[in-house]
This record gives sequence, C-alpha cells and structure tokens, in this order.
Amino acid sequence: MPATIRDVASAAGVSVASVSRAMNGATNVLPETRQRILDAAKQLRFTPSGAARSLITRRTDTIGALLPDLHGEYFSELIRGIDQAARARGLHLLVSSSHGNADEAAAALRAMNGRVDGLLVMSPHADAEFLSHNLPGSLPAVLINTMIDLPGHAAFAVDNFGGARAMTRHLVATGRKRIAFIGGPLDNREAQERLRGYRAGLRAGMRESVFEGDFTEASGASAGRRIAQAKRRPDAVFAANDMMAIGCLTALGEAGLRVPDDIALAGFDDIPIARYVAPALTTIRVPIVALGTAALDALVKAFKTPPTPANHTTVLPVELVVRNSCGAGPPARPLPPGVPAH
Amino acid sequence: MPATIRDVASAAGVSVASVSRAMNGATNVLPETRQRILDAAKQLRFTPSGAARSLITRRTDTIGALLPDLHGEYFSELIRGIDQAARARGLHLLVSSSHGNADEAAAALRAMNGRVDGLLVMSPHADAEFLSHNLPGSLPAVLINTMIDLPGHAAFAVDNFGGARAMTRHLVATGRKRIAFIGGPLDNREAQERLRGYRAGLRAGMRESVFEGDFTEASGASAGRRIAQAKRRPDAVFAANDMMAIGCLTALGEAGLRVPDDIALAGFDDIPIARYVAPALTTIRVPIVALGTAALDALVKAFKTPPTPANHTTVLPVELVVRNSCGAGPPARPLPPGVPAH
DNA sequence: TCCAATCATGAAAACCTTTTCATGCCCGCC
DNA sequence: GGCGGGCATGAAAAGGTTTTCATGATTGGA
Repeated sequence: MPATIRDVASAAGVSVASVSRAMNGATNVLPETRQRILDAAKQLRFTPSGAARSLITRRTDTIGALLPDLHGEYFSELIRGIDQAARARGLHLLVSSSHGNADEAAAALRAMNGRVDGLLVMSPHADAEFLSHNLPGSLPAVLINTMIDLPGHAAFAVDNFGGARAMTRHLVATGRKRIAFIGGPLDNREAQERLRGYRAGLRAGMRESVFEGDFTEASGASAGRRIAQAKRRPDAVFAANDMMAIGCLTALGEAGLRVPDDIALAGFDDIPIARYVAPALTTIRVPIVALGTAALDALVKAFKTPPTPANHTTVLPVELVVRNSCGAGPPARPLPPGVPAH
Repeated sequence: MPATIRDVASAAGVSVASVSRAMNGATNVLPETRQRILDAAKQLRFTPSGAARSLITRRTDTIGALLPDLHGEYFSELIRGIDQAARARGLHLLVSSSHGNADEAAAALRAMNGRVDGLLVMSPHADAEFLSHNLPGSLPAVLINTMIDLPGHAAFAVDNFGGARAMTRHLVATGRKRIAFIGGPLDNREAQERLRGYRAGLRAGMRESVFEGDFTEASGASAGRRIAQAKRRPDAVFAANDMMAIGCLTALGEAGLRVPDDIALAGFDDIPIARYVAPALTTIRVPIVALGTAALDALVKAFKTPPTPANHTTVLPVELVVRNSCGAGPPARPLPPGVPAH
C-alpha cells in the first residue's frame, strides 16, 4: 500500500491536481502551497507510479533492447555504448536477452509494448518477415547488426564481409598458404557474412577449409584440437570471432604448437581481451561501442522526426588490427611481462 | 495510434471484457468467439499496453537493477547471473547504471517505482540512511555487496576482508617481504574491506605500503609505474581488483620488471580475463555469477513471503586461486602458446 | 468604483487494461 | 412443464496519474 497522489493531496489539504503540479515543478502554484505539498510527499514517502504516469503521458523515458545475449565481452561493450548514450539523454534501459526461438523473441517484443518508447533490436536469426510481423506497430525501432531492409526502420551493421576479406587477404599476403576458418552459427547472419568474406579473400586456387563453431570459446577450442591433428595442417587459422580464436589458442598450445611460429591465428571483433592474451591477437576491430551509441542516437532521432518510409541502413567500417598472433605484429612491441627476454 | 483493446472489441463485435479474456487465455469464452477475437487482434496488430496492464494488475514482471556500472567484466558477469535467474522466472530486467552522486541514484530509484516488482541495489557508496530514505516504500529490495544492515531487506556480499587477508598471507607464506597494495576508491565499502584484509594479513613488523587506485586499469598502470620506481622496490603487489592488477602488469613489464621473478602480482575478483593474461593472474575468486543469481532468487522469495523485520545478510565465501603471476603457480601448467620453450 | 485580467486552485476527464458483478440464455432435472 | 444452475457475455468500476477547463479571488487600471 504505497502512498498515492490522493494521500498526499488530502494530507496537504489540496487537490490531486495541485500535488501533480508541485511534484512536476509547474510554476503556477503558490510557494507556500508547494512547500506544504512537498513536505507531505516526503513524509508519506510518496513516489509517483511510473505505470500510471506513462499511461497518461504516453512516455516512458525507457528504451528496450532486445539482445541475443547479455554477457561476454562483446555484449558488455555493446551495452556500454547503448547505456552511455541513453544516460546522456536521461533514458532508462529495459533489456531482454537470449531468445533461442522466434516465439520467445516475439513474446519479449510484445512484453515491451507500453513500457518503452522505442526498441533496439539485435536478433541475428530474425528475418524481415518475423520482424515486420512482430514489431509492435507504431513503436520506433532500430535494427542492429542485421542486413535486413525493413522500410521505416533505421539499421546499423558492421562490414563483416569486408573485414573478413581483409583479414584473409592479410594472411595470404604474409605468406600463409593453408588458411583454415572457424565459422559461427550457421543461422547467424553475421557469421554468414564473415564466412563469405573469408572465401572472397582466398587467392584463386587456395582450398577453403571451414571448421564448425558457434562463437563460444569452447567451440573454438574444439576446432583448434581438430586443426592441430589435421593430416595436412593449416599454417593459419582465422576464427569468426575473438572468443573462438582464444579457445583455439589454448587448444593449439596444448597440442604443442607455437603461435605464430607454427601457425598463425586471427580473430574478429577486437574485444578488450584480445590485447591481453599471449600472443596478442590479430583481429578485426569492430566499433562495438559506437554501434550501440549510434543505434540509440538514431532511435532518439526517430522519436522526433517520424521515420521516413525509406529505410536507412548504415554500415560501419571495420579495421584490421595486426598484433603478434599472426607473426606480422610490430616487433617494437615490448615483450609481455613475465616472459624471459631470452 | 496503436490499436487498443476497444478497437479489437468493436472489430470483433464483442465487449472489451471478452477480448481481455480471449487474449489472456481464460477458459470461459466460446471457441468460436475466441477465434474471431484473436483474428481481429492479429489483423489490427494489437498488443496490450504494459503500462495499463500493470497499473491494474499491480505486477510488472520486471525487476530493477541499480548498478554502479554496466560494462567491464565484473558487471558483465554479475548481469549474467541476474539475467540467468530472471529469465528462468520469466522476469524482465530494467537496469540503471552509474550514479556518481546520491541525487542521481535517488532519482533512478524513484523512476523505478511502478515499473518494477522489486529492486536489486548495488551502490557501493550508499549508506543505510540514504537507502532507507530513498528506497520506495513497500518495494521489495535486495542489497548486493554492501555491509549495510537494513532491517527487512536481504543482503548479499562477498568476504572481501577474508579474501584479502588470505591473499596477503599467501604472499607472505611464499616468502615475499615487501608487499605493496593498490587500493580502490576510498569511499567504496568493498575497497575498504579489502584494504583492511591486506593489513590484517601482513606479518607483524611488516610495513604496509598502500598505493592509490580507483579500480580502473589505468589507475593500476599508474600505480605500477610508481611501484617500479620506488626507492625500495616491493617484491610483491596486491591489487584490490583484477583490472588494476592487469594495468599494473603492463606498467611493470614496460619498466623492464619480470613478473613473477622480479616481483609477484596478485589481483582480486577472478574476472574471466585473469586466466588469459601472461602470466596468468593469481587472484581471489569471487562468485560473481552466483552473487547475481542468489540476489535475484532472494528477491523473488521476498515477493511471496513478506520480508521478516530481521534482516538477513549472507556473506559468500571466496577462494584463493593461485596462478603464475605470484611465482607459486602450478609448474605443470603448459607454457602459454607462442612463448618459446627456452 | 467597477471591470478586466491574471492567477491559484479544484473538479473531472482521459489514458488502457483487468476484474467483478449482473444479465440473459440454454440445458437438464424433478 | 416449470425451475434452478451453469455458462457466455456485457457493463462498469478500479487502478494512479496528468491535463484541460471552470471557478473564484485578487489585483491593476480606467
């Protein structure tokens, strides 16, 4: 039985309208009356109900984020970007994660209606039809990391194809002959693009060699073990994301292979941890934080100007970051501490 | 202008009550009527307004989490634990982060009222008075990582003192003579406890040596530089959290010091990255994920049984994890890949 | 001195849903 | 054949706030 605005009104001997005015800082209330109201409110520990308020206001000051997952360095960074931009605008964040199947995702989408002013959707396996069916009508939404063209919705993605091609070409250019690829989930659009980039980056005549993975460290380790035992062992491994590369790194080390001397290794994403592993991971830098802030900014913009029927999908550029794991790293880099100078 | 329940009702030629019943799966509606209603709802893309619904229902199926920050490995893990438990119960997560000052935190707390069924509060600098003043009355709340005793609220914390003491004792036991400590923010309760534990772990006669830090990697690096140049250089550094230890590791390496040969290094938290740095970081394992799930579980329990006036604060045990950065790591551990066997 | 205008305040509608209670129908049973 | 009971449905209240409109008082000017 929390105190309501009525309780405050009767305690202060005024009408609910005056309480509302006083609480919201309207000017047209006598200073003396306002003080009486504020005192009563404090005494009763009154806090306006967000539900009631946003029912009438039609504003929640909250944006919803539908993400495939909430943990791990990638999403941590993404949320950081979103949160940063949201806080700058005084918006709250309602997060919803991990929708294995479409029904769950649809339910989550529905549950958001009326609790948020807009939606940030990153759903790697959702297609255009699913979204256009399940996105609550008239709720602004911005799509993240999907190549879907959904008229009326802004979308942001990173250049997965270009990045993977650049990395593959880099490995080719540094003399690697047999480049293996550890892929992501088959139904994941980003993973598909990266695989496509890998293929495009191979030199004519090179044989592709794709190992299965699912973006987890464990799957990278498993692929790494298979790679270490391959009859004709690759001299380079390109993992579709950093976590798999790190798993692979461990597995290769345990198999007695030296990175990068025996085998080069590269990842994708440039999550913070990539700099810290030994050897430091060559990877493709994805502007994860910027992705989050850009998406939120676009969403806020959509609040003001109703989205044009033409969709606008922005592809953020990525960047090749060469470190030591591919053998082409800057020799000037100081040795990792703890490693004998030898 | 989203469709409301009224639109659906008139489209299907029934009353709003029937629509509500049909949408919520009540049994007492004729199959034929239900189908007509569901069709109309789908056609109009009707989604019930969460605000209106939770206004009358007095349930939001959402829990609010007030955290000091959202990014970084520590919070990523914490959120993971919370999200895991929340999803298992079909609850949503409204997160709010980074409240530099008390006013912001109070505002965030107020904004949650009426939008959540319960609160998870981790606010390292909030004291009991602040909380008892600003926690919306009658909203169940669970406190995380605070030693505050707030009657009627469950609280969870980790054994910061015991962990820090154990680590210090371990360094002492492995023969370190001059152990420096890099502290966290002065107003942070956890940091205070860890400092206290460090002091308690030193052997009588050992001089304490505390360097300033703020839990960030940069502050750890800065402390590391000062340590490397100290006139009587410590032979061990115990950082109050892993990120500072990692910053320190880099700084020590750049100063030409070898870890652990020249100087031992230890952290606190055992965030995932601690295993990957070279040398792997000796640290205190904090059950971060368990902390999150336990807190959420306790909150859900508080929904059912009104909290007893007696408060119940649970201290989770921590564990010493010895790796290579303190020179006492298991020699059996395979060399990090890429490091010449030498 | 009177009228108009300004201003603080209150009454009530509106937001959208759930739920209780009433109504009317049909069926089965005595 | 009449009556009670079960059942589908509708009308209306409730939930807590904001906001519009009306009201009454006070002030300033003519």
